[in-house]
Amino acid sequence: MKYYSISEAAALCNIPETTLRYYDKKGLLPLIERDEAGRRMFSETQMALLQTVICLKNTHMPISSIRQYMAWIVEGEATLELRLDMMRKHKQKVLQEIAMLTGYLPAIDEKIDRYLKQLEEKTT
Amino acid sequence: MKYYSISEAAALCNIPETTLRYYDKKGLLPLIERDEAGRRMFSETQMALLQTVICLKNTHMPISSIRQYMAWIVEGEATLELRLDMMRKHKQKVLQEIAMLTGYLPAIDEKIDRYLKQLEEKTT
DNA sequence: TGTTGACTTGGACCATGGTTTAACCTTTAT
DNA sequence: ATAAAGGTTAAACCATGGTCCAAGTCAACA
Repeated sequence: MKYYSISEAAALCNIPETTLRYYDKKGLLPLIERDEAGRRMFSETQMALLQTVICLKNTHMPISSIRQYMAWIVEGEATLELRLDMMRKHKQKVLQEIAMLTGYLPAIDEKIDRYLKQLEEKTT
Repeated sequence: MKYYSISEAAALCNIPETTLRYYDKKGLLPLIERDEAGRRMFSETQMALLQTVICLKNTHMPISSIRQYMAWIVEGEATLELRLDMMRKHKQKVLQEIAMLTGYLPAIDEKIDRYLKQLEEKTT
């Protein structure tokens, strides 16, 4: 089984090493293995979990919730419903955020169009 | 011309008064008028500008950039191109954000589906 | 007249999400 | 043996976006 060092993991995920250590400290990377020298070893499984962390972080889930989610994963089957519920709620949040951003696009376009017109008038 | 007090403005925009004062302090509400007692008076024009501030803030433009944009508005015609450029870039940012969030939806759906299946298996 | 309610201020405080620092520990290559 | 490369830690520091507090002003009403 291949293991990645923290620098390899960081490079693969395109994220600073310091951030990975910070996530570990915050409990976002449970069950992370260490070698004899105490260095973090990222297994393929860990890399997959890390991808999940990054997905949740990029979709603006707070660190504290990501920690809770990862803790539930470690707990196993008993927390399936909790995780399902959390993901469903999170999906709704993401959809709402997309809707909000999309909803503002016309207002932004309006300003762009107005400035274009005004610039045109200025030069004519 | 109708003027709104800070509490009315706050209520209309559904935003705390403290945040409005904070925005003013940060230079996001230029040209705001005051009555004899020093109280802020929001004209219809100010309310429209405030809507713009809220639009930009909700679409994640940093306070410092919003301040720059508002300062350009005050400067007038000479800054039309700068404002146009800023809005175009901002629109691209918003589109990218929408794309990123949308791009993560399948990963979230996958988790939801997986949990649903696992729960089904558990009860069968 | 006094007190109530809405407003003002500067500055302290807070939460979030990292980033930096300083001192230290292992391998490995020279 | 020693230095460079890559890793460790706790704790301090930072930026962002507010939020809260104490002390004061002002207008109106009992």
